[in-house]
Amino acid sequence: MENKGIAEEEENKCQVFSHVWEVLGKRWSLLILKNLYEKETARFNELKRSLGKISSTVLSARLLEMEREGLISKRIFPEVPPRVEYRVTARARELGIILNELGEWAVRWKSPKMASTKVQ
Amino acid sequence: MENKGIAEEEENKCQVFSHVWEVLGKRWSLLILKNLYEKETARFNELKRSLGKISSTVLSARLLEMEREGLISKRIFPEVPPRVEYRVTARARELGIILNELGEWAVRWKSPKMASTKVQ
DNA sequence: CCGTATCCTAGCAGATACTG
DNA sequence: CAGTATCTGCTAGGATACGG
Repeated sequence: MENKGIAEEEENKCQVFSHVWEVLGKRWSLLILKNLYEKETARFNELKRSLGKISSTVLSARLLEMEREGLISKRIFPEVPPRVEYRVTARARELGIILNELGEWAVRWKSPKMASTKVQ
Repeated sequence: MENKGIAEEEENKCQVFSHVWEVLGKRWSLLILKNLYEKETARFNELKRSLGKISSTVLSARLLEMEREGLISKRIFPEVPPRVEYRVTARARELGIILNELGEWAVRWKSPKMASTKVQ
């Protein structure tokens, strides 16, 4: 492991992070993860049903993106009719802990909703 | 404080969280926060310059959204030419700690980038 | 300097239809 | 069942111009 400058490492952290963020920030991503956290393992249409009104197209896209980010793993059973099982990875489970902290932070402050603008 | 069911509280946490998330997930939001964390206080065009190629329109919108979320506070000095200073609130500083954890999580795993699909 | 008002465009969500 | 292919509408974001 080379000796990187701290600034460079900070820069790197930011880049890598915003990369994942772009996926997580998209519509449905978090809801999909939430479902998988709870269910431990789920199939495509099962997921689709429990998500309400998401389309196959979008669900498929989100799953692929998150798989590429190493958040979801996929297991194909070569049967007829086809069976595919999705689950969260260890990486995603670690993320879940932090997301939970985020959730607690969010309610702890409960959006003040008042303007904080001050005129001097 | 009433006695809420845990499920209800969980539901609430999720709602409040996704609310903030909608703001944070938008383009530029995190970068703006990052700049303010470092600078402690910044003016509009100063911010605009250091962000690269953001437009006034968008910067203005992001700042307003985050102000409404209680993440940013604004101070107007009634001078000519006008001076306005932005800074992060205590709420945002707490958030910063968690975001930092997120950053560390992101590099710790460094997107594997390989397909995790397994055929059984 | 600090923004708002307009207009324009790309990209994404969603609907529908169809395959292995 | 588990997806792709294709099309459409919408809206976030960017460029530009202007006003307090």
